[in-house]
Parts: sequence; structure tokens; C-alpha cells
Amino acid sequence: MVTMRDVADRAGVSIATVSFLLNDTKPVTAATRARVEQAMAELGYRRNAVARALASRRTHIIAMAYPALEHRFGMSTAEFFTSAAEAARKEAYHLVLWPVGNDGVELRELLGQGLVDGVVLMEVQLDDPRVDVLRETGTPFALIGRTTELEGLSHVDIDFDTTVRDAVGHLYDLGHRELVLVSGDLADPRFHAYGPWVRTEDAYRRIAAEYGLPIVVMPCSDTTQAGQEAADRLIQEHPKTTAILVLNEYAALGVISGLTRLGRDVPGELSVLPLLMVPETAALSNPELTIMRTPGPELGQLGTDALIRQLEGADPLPPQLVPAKLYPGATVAAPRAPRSKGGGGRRGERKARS
Amino acid sequence: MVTMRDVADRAGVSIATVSFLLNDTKPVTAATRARVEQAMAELGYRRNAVARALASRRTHIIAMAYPALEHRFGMSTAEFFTSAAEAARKEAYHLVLWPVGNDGVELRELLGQGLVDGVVLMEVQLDDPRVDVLRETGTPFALIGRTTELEGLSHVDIDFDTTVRDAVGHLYDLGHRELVLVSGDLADPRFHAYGPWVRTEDAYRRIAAEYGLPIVVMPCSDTTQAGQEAADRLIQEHPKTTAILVLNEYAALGVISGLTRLGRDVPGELSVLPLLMVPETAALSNPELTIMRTPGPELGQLGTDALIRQLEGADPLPPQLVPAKLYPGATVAAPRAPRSKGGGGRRGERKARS
DNA sequence: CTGAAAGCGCTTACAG
DNA sequence: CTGAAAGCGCTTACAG
Repeated sequence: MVTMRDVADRAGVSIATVSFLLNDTKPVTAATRARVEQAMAELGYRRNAVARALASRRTHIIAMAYPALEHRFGMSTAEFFTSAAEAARKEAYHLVLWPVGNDGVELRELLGQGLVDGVVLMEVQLDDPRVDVLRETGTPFALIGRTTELEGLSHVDIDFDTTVRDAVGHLYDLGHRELVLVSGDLADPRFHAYGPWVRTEDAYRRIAAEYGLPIVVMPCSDTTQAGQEAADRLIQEHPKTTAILVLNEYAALGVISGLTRLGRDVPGELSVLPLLMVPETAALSNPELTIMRTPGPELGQLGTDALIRQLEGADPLPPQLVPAKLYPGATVAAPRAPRSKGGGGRRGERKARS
Repeated sequence: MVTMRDVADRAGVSIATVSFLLNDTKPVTAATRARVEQAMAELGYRRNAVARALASRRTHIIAMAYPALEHRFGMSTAEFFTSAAEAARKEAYHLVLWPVGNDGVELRELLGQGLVDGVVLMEVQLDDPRVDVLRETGTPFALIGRTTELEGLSHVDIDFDTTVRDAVGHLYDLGHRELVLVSGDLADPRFHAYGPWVRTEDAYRRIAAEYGLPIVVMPCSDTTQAGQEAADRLIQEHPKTTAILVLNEYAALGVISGLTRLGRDVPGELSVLPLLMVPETAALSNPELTIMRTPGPELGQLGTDALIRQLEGADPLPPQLVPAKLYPGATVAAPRAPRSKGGGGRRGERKARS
């Protein structure tokens, strides 16, 4: 292994000078710089990050703490991760996905070892023990998501309010007046405090009321099967519905296939608009789904930037909320004129009319 | 920060003794042990991993190198990662997902910094520049996947041969004689040397020949749309087909929805058997797909164990190949008696018979 | 079984 | 602008 000592010797300078140059922490004359850089090149020197970390107390490693066992790592998560990693790399940090349980025990363990400078927290619960651990240990962190009490926490999150408002507005403008929200299943103890579900449902109830729409919310867990069952119930219990908002990705796929199976034409008879989906998932369906696109790339980057600013002692960024944006597809259309009593009808049959 | 020095002082021993105890590297009397352990507990001591790494030249960090930009991080990858991380934790290593491009440049950069003890390589190409980098730098590593030349490389991989043999055998035993493999698209330059595709297709040609079956292979990239198009072509060009093997996950979803859309009953008229899929993806369809289940959990664990054995200087594990296993669902059945010329037929109509 | 001391490869006041 | 030296918090021969 070639060390800074070797470089310094070959360049005829002290290791301090090499270090100053490398970190750009003190001015160095052009001549010295040239000699040192040549020596580094000749020797193929690479600075040892572990030694640097010990001396400077900064590892330049950011952990994206992910509760791998509790939450499936889906397409959306992959987006957050990828964009966060890119943002970190630009600032000369390593961002890695670190699997830790969401009870805070493993996270405390990890932080105690001094391996990471900061943490980006995903899948934040409304009252998250990991946040307590991060505070207690004085670790810089940023949330992607939000806890209930937010004072002084740097965080970025989806702007659920705007997302729901835009989605409802879009459907309303098309002429829909009978909407249903297929929400998350807040009765599930694992999710009763899961921010995205709570916030979306709250926003929907408020905004539907503002629009003077009847408020129909159906709980539904995030699986294709559950989505299909929700479609069944919906057709039974709310036959006048013309548009469906679906909170969860896999549930949305199920709602669509459920409706199709029941012979309902989408979007001819019913429009379906998922509220938080990535294009990869939308593309699982053909024709492709109209969706509100999860702002994963933006949030991953903003969250990481917010953390790095803390680490660098820069002024903190204000909390950022980013809405999902309408991403056009083929599953939302204007409602048809009131349908004939015959109902049903086989798929495709009326496509020309819609 | 409480250091080993603090613990030693409080326990009235030297820091060497604390270290010996902590690492279980030299015997310590029960009395001493008790004093030190009490001191550690009282002070809430946690060993600094960075200092330890510098002194011992081992960081205990394993990087799962993942080409995030080139490959989508899907459900299967998540499985590998989760099980690998668990295996590492058991052996007191950290396994983290480290995004690096698959050309070897970023990997070389990373290895030069001395932050990781070893690497688990995913999405291995048949001729992988990252393997060269790992060899040149003398980094211990294990492959999940295989390069063409394998001498001396510790690796684990899917047993494509057994997987295909079992899949074909299963269909054959049910009575199927007209099979088609919807393969990967090896014409795509990004994948022409992608091991799983090459190996699966090779195995299929060989094994179908052994069974005396007509050999029909259709290239198809891994998207739902491509799968649907493949279904269209297949119905046109090979109308006598009774069973379809599909290599890729998303293509498989497309094949099924494509067939359904064309009015073909699955499995009444056509059985569909994906060769490498995880149950999460199978559950996106309802009824759930019959699949050959990717052995992600096994491979993640075996790959990590193989690497850790190297790191610990234990005897290397022999390369391991693990087949995907049949995972029952509702999309494979015996072929029907030769179908009437009328063809088509609406879905569900004949279910009672199949 | 235990300790004193060197050393891992850097950074960073401090001095000039 | 550059250098000598202390120090980051551990591990590990070496000696006893």
C-alpha cells in the first residue's frame, strides 16, 4: 500500500503538505503542487479513507437506513436510493443502503460504532423510535417522510395535500362527481401510524369536502388481491362511481385488473388514478396507467442535500414538500353520459365511444 | 465519546486487556473480565469501528456492489440483498448496498479507499470488468452469478440447467409436447453477455432436444409490453403451443395478460411457467402464477458466507449452484384434448373443465 | 494472564 | 507557503 509518507518522500515535501493539497485546506505553490501531483500519479496513490476518517472524525459515509425486514424494497424505494446516492456522490460522500430494523435497536448499535457521519431515514413512522435514537446520539440526519412532531428536524416529504388536490381537481375538471378513494388499511397495526396513508386520507376527506363531493373511502392493503377485492366491493356498494383514486401501487394494479375482470371498461366506464406510483409499475399494465407519479428522484436528492448541508455546517435547508405530478396514461378519461341500466358489458366493446 | 482508555482506567487495567477481552483474542481471568465488563456497561462503551479498522486493517464492511444505474433494483435483487445482509450480520460483518457502475471505474475508486474488506458482486456479466478490478486490487470477493472463466473464483449462482430441466420435465409430465421458451433478448447489446439469459437459453435448447421436443425460442426483453407482443406473435406463429416458459419476470406478466386479452384461457388452453420469479411478483397476478421460484434467499446467504470464509481465512466453499424450485400457483395445468377449430373462447368459460 | 509501547495512515493546530 | 509533532482510538507483537 502506498501511503502519504511515500508520496511526501518522493515529492520532497512533508506529509502535511500532501494533506493540505489533497484537502485543499491550505494554499500550496504551483511548483509544489506539481511535484506532489506527479508523485501521486507515479505511485498510484489513493488516500486511505479509514485513516482519514479516524483523524478527521468524518467517515464521509451516509447510511440510508432501510427497514429491509419490515418494508419491501420496491420500485419507489429504488428510486429514492438511486437519486440519493447520486446526490451524495456529487458532494464526495458515499451513500449506502444500510439495513436496520425500524425499532431503533440496530440503528443505535450502528451509530455507536462511529462508521457513519449521518443518516437518511426512510419509511418514517409518525412516531419513530429511530428518530429518538438519532437525537440521543447527536447524529445528523434527514427524514424522507415526517414524524408527528417536526420541530427542528430537517425533512423532505411528499406534498400529499397538493397531490390529492391536483388529482381530485383533474378528475373534477373532466366531469367526475362520484369519486372513491381506495386508501391504505389503517386498521393494520403495522401501518396505523404510517404517515403517507394517514396524510393522504386526511387530505382527501378535506379536499373532497371542499369540492362538495360525496366522501367515500375504502380501506385496502397494498396487494393486488386486496385491490381486486376492493374493486368488487366498490362495484357492489357504490355503483354510481365514475372515478377511483388509489393510494397504493399494488392495490392499484389489483383495482384495475379487478374492474377488467368484472367486465368494466377502464377508462370508458371508470377512471382509475393511482396517487403514488412510479412509471415502472405503471408500465406493468398495458395500456399504461395514468398516475400521479411519486417524486422519488426529487426527494432522494433533496433529502441527501439537506443532510449534507448539516454535515458541512451550512445553513439548513427549509423542509421541502414535493407533490406527485400527473403522468399521462390511458386509464383516466371523462365520464360517459349516465349509463344504460343493462350495466356490465364486455371489455373493449365500447372503446370506440370513449 | 467514551474510549477504551476510559474503560481501562475505570477497571484498573490496561487498554490491551480491554482489547483482548473484546476480541476474545487472549485469555482473561474471570475477575478481570467482570471488572472490565462492568466498566463498559457503566460507561456505555462502544468500540470505535474506525479506529479498530485502521489498527487491524479490517473494516468488517462488505459491499454488495450493485450497478444501480444499469439494472433496475427489483424484487429479486431485494431478496438477495436482504438475505445477504442477514448472513453477514450473523458473522459480525456489515453488508451494505453500494451503488457502483458496472464498468469497474467506480469500484476501483472505492476499493482504493480501503473502506471495504470484500465485495459481493451482483448482476455479473460473462466478461466483467469489475472482476478484473477486484483481482488486480487483491480484494476478496464472491460472485452471485458467473463469469465465463471461473478458475479460482468463489461464486454461487442459479442452477439454470436443473431449473430448466425441472420446468420442462414438469410440463412434459403433465402431457405438454408443444413448448415455447420466451427468452431474453440477447440481441440487446446491454445483455448479449448477460449470464442468466445465455445460460437459460443454452440449457433449454439442450434439454428440449433431449426430450425430443420441437425447439422454439422467442427473444423478448423484460417488460410487460414486450411480453404481450410476444404473446401475440406466439399465437400467430405457433398456434399449437400448449405451454410457455418465460425467462423474465415482467415479460411473464405481459405474456399472461397478453394471452388473457386475446381471449386465451390460462391455464385451460395454455400453461405459462415463469422460470425465474419471486413470489412477490407472482402475487401481482390473480390467480397467482405458478412459477419457478428464484432462489434469492439461498444465494444471498451462500454468496456472503463464501466471501466471509475467505475473509476469515477458512477453507473456501466450493462453488454452489442452486436451482429455482417449482412454486405452485394457478397458471399451469395439463393440456386439454386437442382443441376444436372454433378456437378462442372467452375467458373463464371452460374453467370447470380444466 | 497482563502491560508498555509501537504503529495503523491520516489531519490539524502550532510555529515559523 | 511549509514542516514537525501530537493525536485520532484502536490492535498487536513483544516481554514478562
